[in-house]
Amino acid sequence: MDIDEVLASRELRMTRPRRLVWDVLTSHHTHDTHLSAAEVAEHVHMVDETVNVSSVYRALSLFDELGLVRESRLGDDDVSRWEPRHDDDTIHLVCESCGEVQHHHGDAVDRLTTHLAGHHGFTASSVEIVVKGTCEACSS
Amino acid sequence: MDIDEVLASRELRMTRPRRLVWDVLTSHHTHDTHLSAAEVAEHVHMVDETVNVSSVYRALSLFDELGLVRESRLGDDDVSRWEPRHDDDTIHLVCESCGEVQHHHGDAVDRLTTHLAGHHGFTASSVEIVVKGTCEACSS
DNA sequence: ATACGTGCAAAGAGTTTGCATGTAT
DNA sequence: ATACATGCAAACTCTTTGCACGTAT
Repeated sequence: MDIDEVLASRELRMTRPRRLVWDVLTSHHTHDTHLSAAEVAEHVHMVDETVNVSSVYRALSLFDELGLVRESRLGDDDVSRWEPRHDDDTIHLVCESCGEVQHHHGDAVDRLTTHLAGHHGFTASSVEIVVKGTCEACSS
Repeated sequence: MDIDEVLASRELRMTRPRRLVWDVLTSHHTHDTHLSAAEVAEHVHMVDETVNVSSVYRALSLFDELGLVRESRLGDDDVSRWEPRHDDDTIHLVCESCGEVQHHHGDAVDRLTTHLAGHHGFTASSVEIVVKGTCEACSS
């Protein structure tokens, strides 16, 4: 189900600001980066300067409610950063030296949620893991 | 080494705002809760109304630099919450039903950092894990 | 005595909102 | 046609900062 269908199924409208915000998030230029709302707006403005920042915020927040994007706080700034949501939740590895953010796919999340459910009666609905440190390239 | 010694060892001064902020964080009333700066200020004001909010922020931020406290973003608000730092980093389990925050001590963090170091050359300096879901009490 | 820390008020950043206008359905 | 969404500007929240005064050492 693509975004048009998701919106249509909820009787929400596909508008130019929403389309442009989605395009930015999923484009190969910005893919695998984690953009702040301001950065998304910047990219959107390359295509259409008339789109207002508040519409960018509203689109991101809508996409979040629809489960289409994931919001994370990485880095030392307290700025939300956004990425299209993938099927498997991943761990963010933030290199404090070069600033790069890697995705780590592993069984850590599954193991943790299983353990919490089994031993502590805690039913996890979301897990957010941010590891800060030094990436391989920066250590050598 | 208590807080007076930590401050003294860095030639920092123990002042009334700093003492009151620390007392709030470590008091048994507020212990195991995760207070926002505003809430810390509220508690401080019960004892001394003249302490300014900016001094609360400055104290929290100083304690953070000194490694005395841990800052986390829990909940849906984007507000920093503070707790005295324990020796072992713990996982935060946030119940979306009752709002309670539990600490989970386990080997998940160690296992993860070991795995990342061994298989991905990523040297972790800090790990932040927030699990949202439903606690045992709220599931039954 | 002298830095260091504070209170105060103002600024700053990021985000949200009220309202009239525009537009996707 | 008619809700829904937008642009705009203003408001809001949380946090930081400049400065003169206070105070722990």
